[in-house]
Amino acid sequence: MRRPTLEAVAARAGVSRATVSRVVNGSASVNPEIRAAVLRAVDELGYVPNSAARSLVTQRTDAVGLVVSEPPSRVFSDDPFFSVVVRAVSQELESADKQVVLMLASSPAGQARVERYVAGGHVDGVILLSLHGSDPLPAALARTGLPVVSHGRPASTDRLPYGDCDNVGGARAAVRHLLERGRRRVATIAGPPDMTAGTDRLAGYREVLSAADRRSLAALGDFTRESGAAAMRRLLEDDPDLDAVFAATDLMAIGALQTLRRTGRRVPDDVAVVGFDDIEAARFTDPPLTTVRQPIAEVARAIVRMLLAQDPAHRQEPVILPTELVVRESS
Amino acid sequence: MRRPTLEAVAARAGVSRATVSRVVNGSASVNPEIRAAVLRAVDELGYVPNSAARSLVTQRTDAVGLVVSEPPSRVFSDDPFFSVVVRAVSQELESADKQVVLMLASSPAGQARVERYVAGGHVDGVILLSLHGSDPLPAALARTGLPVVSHGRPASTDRLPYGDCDNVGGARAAVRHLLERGRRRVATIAGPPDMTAGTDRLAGYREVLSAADRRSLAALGDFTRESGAAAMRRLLEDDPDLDAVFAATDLMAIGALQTLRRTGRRVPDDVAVVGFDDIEAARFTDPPLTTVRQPIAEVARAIVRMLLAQDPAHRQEPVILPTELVVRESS
DNA sequence: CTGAAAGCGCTTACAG
DNA sequence: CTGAAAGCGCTTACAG
Repeated sequence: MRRPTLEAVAARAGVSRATVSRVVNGSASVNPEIRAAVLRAVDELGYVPNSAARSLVTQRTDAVGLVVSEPPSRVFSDDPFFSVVVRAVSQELESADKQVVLMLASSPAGQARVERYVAGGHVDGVILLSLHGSDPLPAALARTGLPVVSHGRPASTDRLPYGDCDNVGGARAAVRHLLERGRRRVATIAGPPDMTAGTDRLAGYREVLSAADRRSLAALGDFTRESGAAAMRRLLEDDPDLDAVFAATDLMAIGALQTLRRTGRRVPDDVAVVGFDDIEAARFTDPPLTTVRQPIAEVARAIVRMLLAQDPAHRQEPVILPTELVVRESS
Repeated sequence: MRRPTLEAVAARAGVSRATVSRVVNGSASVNPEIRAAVLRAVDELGYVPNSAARSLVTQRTDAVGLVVSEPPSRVFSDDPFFSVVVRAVSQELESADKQVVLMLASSPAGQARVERYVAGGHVDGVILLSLHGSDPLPAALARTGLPVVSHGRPASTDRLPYGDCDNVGGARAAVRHLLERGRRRVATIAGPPDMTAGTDRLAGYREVLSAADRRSLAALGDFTRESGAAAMRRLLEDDPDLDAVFAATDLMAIGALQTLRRTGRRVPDDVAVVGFDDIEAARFTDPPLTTVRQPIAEVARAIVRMLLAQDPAHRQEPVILPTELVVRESS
């Protein structure tokens, strides 16, 4: 059951391979009758161009890699972040007639596989997602000479084009809001220290507090709900009188709400809570969550466009999209 | 920044392209000194074989497609099913030195893209996951002549090799258990009617009840927690006196627990609940969930082996793995 | 053990 | 507008 080749189509239609190629690739200059005959032969034979042969001559694959530096259990989890990015990236890429190849690379072995895959010419470009500080991929992929962009500011100083939201600004807005509402002891549940989304939001928090001459109180989480619940417990041990907490993600804020409820605190009466992301679930928590809305999908679409437009001639400036504070009942 | 070719490596090492190819592909019969010289050249140049060129001649890609017939929001959700399958399939495939290409295809457009991708020769075989009754992919992919297997029994009658757990038997065990505990009015929350995991579990439920001369009471869900909560509400409206429910997935059982709690029912005192899957969360519900353990990862590994071993000479028998009832406090 | 040569299935200047 | 021909970067019988 070997698949038919250009040659077979050409023979059937009684034309040369060059002509079949032109028809298949939509070249304008083909006699309408000949085109019709070729299309008929394509149809009858069920011809689909062999991508390997095409790539070999065009030096393109029309595929783009979306590489996520997280393990499956994190990517396929209740965190809607990945779903939103994958969906937005896919739509944008498909409308440009590119195939998306999703790869997870959270271990050195996985990273090596991705590097070989990319170096082997399987894709025309790469989108990096959820980069951690120590990730060797940006440097490794840069060596392939292919265009690479990152969703989220990379921790390393490589000048990798990227898109992100204004993490520092969003965190500032959240903390200012809490201070304006009269909160005096504002803690934070920070994200992983090896990710800029974690460190930038922590920086924004610290900045506003120190400008207001207040002390910081931080516990670390890993962006998951469970880690948020645990961090909240530690914060309450450190300072049982805290009256507000800013969590670096909604999921961690939801975990914090759980802990607060279990320790008998009322929200927002005793402790105000603000999250970050504005995931769908933020509207359905009890009470509904005040949060910093982050345009994840817009950033995704922007970096796809950066990737497709990449012109080695001039360096690409990062795209930073604004966030927006959404005030609900938890603060 | 064009990547180096075999030619360049050969020139640098002072040998023919054939020899470089042999070294790169690990052929035994190469003089150790020459091999060393070639490897040095490969290293110095950072040579990685061009996959398109290699595929063109070998007619292999060493890649396998994992095609999931669900939208991103479902695949990237709190349902651990996909994470478990992706992880198991990846491990098994990687240990056979194959690349996994994950593709979602939940719309006609997506299915068409997958079909073209596979027909274009990008993969050596395909694993189908979460097939729905009307899915055109099995038939379309069969036409490519490539090996195809399914995780889960396909609804259509195509003789597609597949692996699954014993859905009917698992459901039977769950319902028998409820009857043995003295439950008299056993309802069920069934899965989607266009998926065999839904219909087979419903069939097992019905079988046991009618053998015991009891009436069935079913409400449909779509495997998600939300749908389980809603289905439970409908069941209670239909029969406020039911004293047990078998849900076709743990997530739906968890949704049912919510509804039961909200309507003031005690579990298991008033209503016993049994799920299906034994996901991690089943141990942490309140009360811990009795459920039918399903070997999702084992099935995944089995079908990968079926795919890799596929010999067109003889039809492959399905692999059906047993389930196991895990009794906890909800029943 | 090694090399010269054919060929995988396409695209694309180049002629006509 | 169409075709003959070169060539993309590999692998693999076939000689030697």
